[in-house]
Amino acid sequence: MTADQRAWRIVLETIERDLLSGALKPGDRLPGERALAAELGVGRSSVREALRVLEVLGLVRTNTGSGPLAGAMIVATPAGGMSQLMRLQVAATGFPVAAIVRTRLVLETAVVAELALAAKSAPLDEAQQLLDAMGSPALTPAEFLALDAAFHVALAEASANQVITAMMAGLRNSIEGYVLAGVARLPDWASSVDRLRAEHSGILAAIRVGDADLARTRMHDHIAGYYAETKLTDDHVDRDDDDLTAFARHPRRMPAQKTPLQQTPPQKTPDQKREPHHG
Amino acid sequence: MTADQRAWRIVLETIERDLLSGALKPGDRLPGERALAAELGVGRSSVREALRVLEVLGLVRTNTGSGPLAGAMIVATPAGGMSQLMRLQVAATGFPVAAIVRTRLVLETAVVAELALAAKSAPLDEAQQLLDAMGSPALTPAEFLALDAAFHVALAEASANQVITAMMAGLRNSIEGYVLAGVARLPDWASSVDRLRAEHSGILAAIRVGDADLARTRMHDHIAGYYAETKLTDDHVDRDDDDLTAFARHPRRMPAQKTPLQQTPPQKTPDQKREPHHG
DNA sequence: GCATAGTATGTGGTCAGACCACATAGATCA
DNA sequence: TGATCTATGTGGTCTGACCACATACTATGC
Repeated sequence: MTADQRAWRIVLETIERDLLSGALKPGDRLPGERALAAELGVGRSSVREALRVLEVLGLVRTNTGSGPLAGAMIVATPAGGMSQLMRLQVAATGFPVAAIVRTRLVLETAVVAELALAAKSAPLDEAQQLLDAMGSPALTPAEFLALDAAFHVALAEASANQVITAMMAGLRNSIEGYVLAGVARLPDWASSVDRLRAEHSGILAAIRVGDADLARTRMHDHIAGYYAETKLTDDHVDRDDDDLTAFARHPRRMPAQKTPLQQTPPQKTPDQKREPHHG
Repeated sequence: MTADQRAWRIVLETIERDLLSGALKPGDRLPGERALAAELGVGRSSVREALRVLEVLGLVRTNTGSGPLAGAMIVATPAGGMSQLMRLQVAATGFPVAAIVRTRLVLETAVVAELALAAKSAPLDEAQQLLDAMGSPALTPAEFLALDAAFHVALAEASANQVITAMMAGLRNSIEGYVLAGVARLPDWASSVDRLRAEHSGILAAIRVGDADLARTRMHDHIAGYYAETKLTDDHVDRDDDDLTAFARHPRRMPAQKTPLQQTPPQKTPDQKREPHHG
């Protein structure tokens, strides 16, 4: 199970081992790709494949150039990787949108309940600020929804659970496009904004008074309400998920906007490469 | 935001676009790496970096050789990617074990409560079979814990929520080593096995009679009990997570068992490459 | 004619070497 | 002293070349 005989796995597992042992920790910089390749006895391209995985998973940040900022540095930003993973799984219909929404309900109601039980110590400042910012009347739907998403993530952060925070960021991110598309199905955006803001206030209020059940109920209604109102979760949901609010089922989308990948490319016109920046 | 100027991103986003449009779906096969590279105007190595990411994320499965099984095929197996992500984040201390446990509590109590509310229709056969299998007296701790993990995942699967199922598989997988290490701290393994089995039975029974609150409570005690008993979550938990059961804090582990990656490799002995299978 | 062995083809997996763009550090020059 | 200019080293990318593997085709023997 160690090497799996694939070179890039060797690199990945070496780095994981060093992370577990403490020899590598956030803030540290990895050796250069060439040095790493020589050290592990693999090719540089294999090292790069492993680094690419680590980058997407939110474990490494790379910078070009030279100096203290250059190179690959260990970080621990799971939200990005979680978002990427969920977004692609949604795209591949591995994650139906309905399942995403149900999971949001589970996580977010738990978060607000927990915050309510620790009402005095929970740092709600950021959530409050975001709520205030949402009061601006000049916001476009996209801007408002971005603040909305940040508000929900801020609540998770207040609960000081990195796992749930990352999950919520990923969940929200994965269906961002669908949420935005749902705006078009709202009967009246302006009134919806007012309602959403009021619901957010109500959630914060319930947390502040320490009423866990009330916070839980309000968060549930808040999330379920929006998806019901926008009739979201109709696309990509052709599975047997017992439904949240009786989701409708619609046919799929139209084909691609650009020529999709041919499974058997007819010929081999190398096209004009997109401005190759090298010799 | 489209191309990000990095070649492998172009590949990733092209595939994601085709997934969203339906031009690509699970079961389909991607064009060959060389064809894909020519088609997108990037190098083959960039295509490979993108494919590597997709593979780790559980979106493609690659096979060498020729014929209908060869090449890269679209799949949708999020559990693998979730496990990889969480395992590495735990290793990098981005995910403290305590946060993992708290998240398990949230997800699993929600799952059993939901199952209890749909007691008649919930397919508990697999969970029951695993529970029966756990009765075998000849099981090693590792075997027993593997069945235990499968039992919990089976409950999530019964809830028909792919997202939670993947999350739970990832959570459990990420701390597998810690759970196993906890066995050594148990006063009496045999009696613990009996207790765990009894708790599992109790959870299933509560689900079957449709008592959501009871199922929730029993699951909570089951999970929290094991971690309290094994005094797990002591390592890698040096953050400010408000605790679940008053976790102790210990110093870190010892250094690496193998020579860790040097941040500045002193020289450049290319070592003997591990049996390079090429010219 | 038919079964078998041998070969051609195409796949992912890997490596090596070469550039580029970028960013710093040090040397050079006004 | 100050600004500029030149190594030097980084990740990012491309190209071309092999290998191991698995199939599909073809020639060969009966």
